[in-house]
Amino acid sequence: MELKRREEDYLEAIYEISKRKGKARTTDLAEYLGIKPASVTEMLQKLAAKGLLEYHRYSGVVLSKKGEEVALSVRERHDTIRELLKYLQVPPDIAQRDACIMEHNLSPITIIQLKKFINFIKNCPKNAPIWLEHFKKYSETGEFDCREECEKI
Amino acid sequence: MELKRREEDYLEAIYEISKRKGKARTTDLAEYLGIKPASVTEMLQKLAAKGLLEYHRYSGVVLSKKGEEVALSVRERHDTIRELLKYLQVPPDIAQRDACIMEHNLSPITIIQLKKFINFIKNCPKNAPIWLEHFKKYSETGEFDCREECEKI
DNA sequence: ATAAATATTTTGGTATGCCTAAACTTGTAA
DNA sequence: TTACAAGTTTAGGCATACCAAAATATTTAT
Repeated sequence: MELKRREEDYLEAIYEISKRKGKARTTDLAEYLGIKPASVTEMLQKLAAKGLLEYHRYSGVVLSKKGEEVALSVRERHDTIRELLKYLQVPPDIAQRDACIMEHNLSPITIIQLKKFINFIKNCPKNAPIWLEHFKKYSETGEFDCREECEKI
Repeated sequence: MELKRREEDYLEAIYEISKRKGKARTTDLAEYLGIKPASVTEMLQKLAAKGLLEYHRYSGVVLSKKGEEVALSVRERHDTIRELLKYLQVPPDIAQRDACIMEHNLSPITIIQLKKFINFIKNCPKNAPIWLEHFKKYSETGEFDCREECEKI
């Protein structure tokens, strides 16, 4: 079953709220997603019909196994993107927001490449690669700080 | 006036088609966007009402100055993202597709950072930075190819 | 010039995802 | 324990963006 991006948003929100409160209630979700409770109820009923969560009127909701799997995979994509943006010196709050936008429809291949790039940075034998430092400086000042070293490499 | 992502898609499509044919016709757009002509007509009328293009029934459409400005700015964002993905070793066709998805809602700050990163790569004194070569190899083989050099830097 | 083919628009309908207002539950405090 | 406040759901509506089918306009071929 092919999930819509908004459905993924809800599942991710439910996951995050449940992590703290055990279950997610209509009002929590409405606040988290910046919409009205009535709209939340409607979507929860749809997601329940698809077997992605347990819904009983007037109680909160809890993700099903399937729903949780989806939520986790969305969150992983989200974190991947956010981490990339972090390395590209995007301020954390903006990286967070933009990761939300990108997390849904990117090709799995793109996500894999983003991950590889992150791992390349993190696991490089010299573990904070010098070129990343150089990029940070370039991003702030517009100046290349690596003239001599670059000649050598 | 705040434009919707779908409106931006149409303007971009019209721009691309006009570039080749002088103007964009309903059927061209329907094909380009993968939807039916009836839907195109509807949207063209909306965009005309917003002053983004010239619409006369049964002729094609041509972007207004304002419409062209929007199209160019969308295309620039698109190209920026596509270029980044290229450096991250995402295959060209997938980079193209995913740039279409991301081009709309990213924060201007994120776009600026992506551009800086691209310029950092392109304008580095040593103009194909060695670390990018190393990433390419890492992306293909999973192995770091830079052990000794990294020690030195 | 006119009929046939092609292109475009109009009309009426669908799904998504949101809203407000009203109705209904639930929990709590008097 | 009952009444009220807070939370939730239902009902009716709206905007977007699509579709199919029917109506209309344009182009092309004879």
